[in-house]
Amino acid sequence: MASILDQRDTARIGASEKLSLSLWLHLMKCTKEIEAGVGGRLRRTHGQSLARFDVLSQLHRFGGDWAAVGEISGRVMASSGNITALVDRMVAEDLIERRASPDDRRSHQLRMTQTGARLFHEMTDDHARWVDAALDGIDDTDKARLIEMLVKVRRAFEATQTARL
Amino acid sequence: MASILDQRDTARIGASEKLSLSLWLHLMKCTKEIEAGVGGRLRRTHGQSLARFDVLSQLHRFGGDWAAVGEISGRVMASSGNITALVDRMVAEDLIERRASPDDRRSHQLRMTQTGARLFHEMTDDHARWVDAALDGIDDTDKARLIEMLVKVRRAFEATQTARL
DNA sequence: GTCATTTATTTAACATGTAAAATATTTACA
DNA sequence: TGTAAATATTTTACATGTTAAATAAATGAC
Repeated sequence: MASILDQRDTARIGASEKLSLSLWLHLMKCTKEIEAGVGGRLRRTHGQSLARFDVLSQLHRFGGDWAAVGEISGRVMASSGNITALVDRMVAEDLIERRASPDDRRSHQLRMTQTGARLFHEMTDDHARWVDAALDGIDDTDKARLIEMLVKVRRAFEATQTARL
Repeated sequence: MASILDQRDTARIGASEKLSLSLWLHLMKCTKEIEAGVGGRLRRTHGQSLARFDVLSQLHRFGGDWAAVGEISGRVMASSGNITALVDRMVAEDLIERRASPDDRRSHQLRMTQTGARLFHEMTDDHARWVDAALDGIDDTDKARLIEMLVKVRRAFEATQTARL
């Protein structure tokens, strides 16, 4: 999704739209490049995808307790649509375990296994290092300012989304 | 990939890594949310994915001429790995056409069909409008500043990547 | 208490992403 | 020329993302 539109394709649209489009393209390129870089290393080094790492991260927040599938899928990027398949594969690899919820018979719960926890801790350190290395060259002030603006963008976007409902 | 790590998971790592991690998470969340919003509308309205729109956009830059598969796959996010399958589906829907290159017998070439061009133009307008609407609430100064910083981040990242080779 | 609605998850069907190996052709060079 | 290396793309096999429909149980209104 690197470069959906280029300048000359935007001849018919207004200046505001051009600027927005440009911002969006830069956002995508930047994110996807870093994602590919970090994700690739995660895969090569630990044989896991970012999606799996994300699931483990969320489970980690529950500190060993069982967590409902919905609590995990809601916080993770992987659309809840196929969280089942992802979980299946992770269960097969003994990274997590699944059981029916004792409270709510509609619900299933997940928990990290020891193997999963061990792998997660290894990945966490590398992950943090790689991301930090990827952003080497940006000073802390700029990072903080960028974060601030990204939050603003996200809030603005969410406002336009809910406005339409 | 919404929220790989949260603050408390980062107890062991340094302040620099924390800030970098936070920036990366915000980058991802922001991008993925807008991507899902715009991509969803593109799919619902025109029945096409962002990947397909991207392919059409790149072909559009060749203005009706044939373009080598590699020239397109190199500019598009879709990993060249499966550009073949994507192209197959788009050919089947009569959005693009494919032929063997007359110059280089290893190479194949692509071109938009009339149907593809028509669809592309419809999508382009909507796409620009949606992105602009998504970023409504951010003023132009901030947009420009954000773009500048994203370019900086990308350059910094690319520098660390090539440095390792 | 029963029934329609909501909630939680799975299933199914398919599109797309990723990596590695396979194929074919061109290019460079000994 | 002949041959190794580089290039362009496809094939294969699988992981992941997306949507809609199906299933099951809990909830709330009556």
